[in-house]
Formats: sequence, C-alpha cells, structure tokens
Amino acid sequence: MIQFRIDRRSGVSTYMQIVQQTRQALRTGLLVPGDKLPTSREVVEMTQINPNTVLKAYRHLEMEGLVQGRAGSGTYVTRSLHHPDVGPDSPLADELRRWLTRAQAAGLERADIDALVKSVLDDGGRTT
Amino acid sequence: MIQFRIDRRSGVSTYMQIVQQTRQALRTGLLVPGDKLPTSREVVEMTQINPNTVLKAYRHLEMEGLVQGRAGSGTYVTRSLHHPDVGPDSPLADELRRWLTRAQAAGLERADIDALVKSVLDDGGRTT
Amino acid sequence: MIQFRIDRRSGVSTYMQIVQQTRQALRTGLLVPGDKLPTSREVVEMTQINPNTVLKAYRHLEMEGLVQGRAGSGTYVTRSLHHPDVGPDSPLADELRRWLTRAQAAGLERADIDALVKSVLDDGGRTT
Amino acid sequence: MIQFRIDRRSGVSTYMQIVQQTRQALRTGLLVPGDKLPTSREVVEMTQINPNTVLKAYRHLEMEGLVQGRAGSGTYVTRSLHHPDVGPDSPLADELRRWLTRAQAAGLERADIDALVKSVLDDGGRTT
DNA sequence: GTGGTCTAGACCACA
DNA sequence: GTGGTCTAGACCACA
Repeated sequence: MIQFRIDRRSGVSTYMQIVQQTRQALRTGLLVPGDKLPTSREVVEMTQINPNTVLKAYRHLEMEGLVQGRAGSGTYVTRSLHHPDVGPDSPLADELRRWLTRAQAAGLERADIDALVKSVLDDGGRTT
Repeated sequence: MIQFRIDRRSGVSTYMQIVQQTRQALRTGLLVPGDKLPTSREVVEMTQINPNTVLKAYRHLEMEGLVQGRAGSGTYVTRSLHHPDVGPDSPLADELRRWLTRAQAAGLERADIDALVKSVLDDGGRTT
Repeated sequence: MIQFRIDRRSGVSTYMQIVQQTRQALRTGLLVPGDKLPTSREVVEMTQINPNTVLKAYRHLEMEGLVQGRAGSGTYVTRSLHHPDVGPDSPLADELRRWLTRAQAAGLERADIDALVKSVLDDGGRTT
Repeated sequence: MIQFRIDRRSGVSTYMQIVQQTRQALRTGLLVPGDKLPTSREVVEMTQINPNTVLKAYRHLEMEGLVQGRAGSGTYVTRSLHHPDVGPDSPLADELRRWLTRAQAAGLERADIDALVKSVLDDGGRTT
C-alpha cells in the first residue's frame, strides 16, 4: 500500500503533499486503476495528520478524476497516469541511476543534484 | 537579473516560492556573492504579488544568512551555495541533457520525467 | 449582489446549494466575469452557515473553473455560462411566464408545476 | 414499474433521491393508490445501492403517509398526489412541450433550460 | 480584512 | 467501519 510522508518544512500544504504523492504513484505505476487508497484512518496512523485533511486531499483527487470515494468501502483509483517507460526497471531509469552515481561521486549533495536537475529540466534540453 | 515565477496552484506559499527560487539560483551559480536581488518593486512588476510578500521572502533569506539588505540600496547575495560541478556547462549537466533528450524521444511528458527523476532520486541510487 | 438562500429540508448539502445557486446565477447572466462573489463573512451573515462551508463551495466552483479566489481581496467570477436567450426579458421567458399563469389558473400548486415541468423536460420533448 | 436513477454527484443523499422520485411519480400520476413499489431487491438491481438505503427511503415515504409496507408482500401506494391537469396528455403538458421545442431550436442546452425554468418559477410569474 | 489551511469532534449516509 | 458534511475556532498568507 502507498505510504505517505508529510514534510512540514517543505512549504507545501499538507493536503497538497498527499495529492502530489498520489499523482506521483500514479505516474510511476505504483498505483493502478482499481487499487484502493489507504482509508483516512490508516493515513492518520501513518502521518499523524487530521482525517479531514486526508479527505480534503482525496476529494481533490476525485475532482481531478483520478480516484473515486465510495462511502462505506474506501477510495479507489479510477485512472492511470502511467507511462510504460517510467517504471523502475526501464532503461531510462537505469541510465538516470548511473548518472546519479557519478554525481554523488563528484561530491554533489542532494540539494546540488536537485538544483542541477531542476535547471536542466526547466531549460527543456534546449541547449543540447 | 533573476526572474521569479509564481505558481498559485502549486500549494507552496508565495513567499516560499521566492525563497526556493533564490536558493535554486544560488545552487546553480546564477546568483553569486555581491549580486543584487531585484527590488520589491521590480518583483511586484514581474509577478503581480504584494511588496510585503517579497519583503517577507527576503527577510527569510536574510535569516538563513544568504543575503543582506542594505537600507536605501537593495538586497545583496552574501553567500554562495554553488558547487563547481553544478554549472550549466559541467559534464554532469551535459550528460543529463542527453538523457533528457532520450526521455523526450521516448514520448515522456514533463510530468512523466518529473516522476521518474523523483523516484530515482528519492531511492538514492540504492539499487544501482 | 447575489443572495444565497439555504433550504435545510431540501436534502441537498449546504455547500452544494451555494454551488448550484452560483451556477444558476451564471446561467441567467445575473453574475458575469469580473463580478465579485460575497465574502465568506457576508454569506455567513446572509445564511447563518459556517464560513468553512462557504469556502468549501467557493473552492468547488474554483475547481470547476468558474471563479477564482484572491487572498485578501475576494472571490471573482472568471467565466460566463450565460446564453443570450436565457435572460428574464427574452421571448422564451415571456412565453414561459404566460404558461405559468395558465397553469396557476388551472389550480396547479408549485409542487404540481415542478412535477409537470420535470416530466416534460426529462422526456426531452420527444413526444411532440 | 417506476425506475429509480441515482446521481451520486447531485449533492442529494441517495435515500432522498428515492423519496423525491417517488413523490414525483405520485404527482404525475405514474403511480396511483394500490400500485406496488419495486422491492428493495429490485431497486438494488436497478441502482447498485444498498438495500438498507432503499428501506430507509420507503420508511420515510411511509411516515409521510404516501405508501404502506405489508410484511411479506411489498410496499404499496396509499395516496395520490395527482392533479388531473398534470398528466402527459394534458393541454398544459402539450403547451410546455411546444415551448421546449422552441427553446431547443434557439440553441439552449438542458442546463440553460433548467436555469430559465427555475428563474421564472421562483419568480412566481410575478412580472407577467 | 480576506481567503486558505488545519484541527478536533459531532453527526450522517452508506455498506 | 468508511467516506462525507458541518461546526467552531486557531492560525497563516496576502493585500
């Protein structure tokens, strides 16, 4: 089952972190249509946040057409965002992992790597 | 001069977006010690946000020891976060750009790429 | 300014009544892009409901792309749903008012009229 | 036999939708005293809802004096709400159908028509 | 002052 | 037990 992690220092609102992590799981194929999201009670146990905040996130995902809540049953994934080449075993993932190893060998910290990735991605590969 | 872009739908508060984008520019070397940040008036023109919000972000950066405000003059970068291998002309950046080109050729959208990068980075290259 | 009326016996949830009445006002042209919705405080005075319930309705309308909330300023209409022939002075409205007069003259109560209208509309004019 | 249709997005609770659709059928004369309502099992097949929800709706209608449950037999209509001029063959229905045809010819969608009808009915024909 | 988030908890609809 | 609604109120971001 998907595990949510709340980072209170990130500057991102709690419910939006739930939304983003769920979308991320849909992208990577960790969640597929038919899967059940954890109940609000389970998320509360995982994360120590208020059940209403979980429901707010789930309602947001529902309005995006990604999940559907069923009273008395749970909240279920209704749509996939998964692209086949985005899985953890894809060649692209392998290449990226090797690149990451080289970056770490060069002494880059996570924050450096994030900054580099972000600058290249935002640039759209334009300068290649 | 650094350009700020505010995304009101991101779930990140406006002032924190200014903070994060400034830190990002310090990481990539776009901003270096001595550089002047745009005045709050200039940021207001760029972004349509309230000058108080800009000042709050700059105060936050000042508390982190990254910039310093000088009355009647402006706000100046006082510290670098730049790692030499993180620049846009570094081999690591080149390799990442080539990887990005392959990912785009495989039909991945920006959201797919973000998800893939995030999953590999969060995994810490553990499985390599 | 648009007046909301909450009917606690209707079986429709409170926030959805706000949503429906706003959509109705957009349809009839009572609200047009640029118009400001009443603040949550004003709605609370009008209707005696909780401000969070108002915000929930406004957030719902925002996700539908009909309005936009601006912190410190208010919530504004961003899109019209108005069809020119739906105004109160349109010939169609006039004809319907004359029909309503005849229905009332025949002794029909509001509930009878609602039922008749609903049955004809749901039938789609198929049998004409 | 009366067909129930549940719209989960309407904001009206499921059991209340059953109640309202039954009252509607009593108004239009689709249901008359002596008629048998579908059993909860039949409604479950029609609508995919829980039998308890059907029973709750029927109990509600029984409290309103409109139907009566007979153990081992079913639930029967005990009272009419039908006004003779509200039938599908009444002149008023004919006129309304012709009006509807004109409205559709003018390019109005169902939502536009609902809004127009609602605005005229709520206005009570006052301005005629 | 205005909207947005979050909490705590009551209560309801539904299965 | 599960999701959904609503309240009351604290606190924050923003203008």
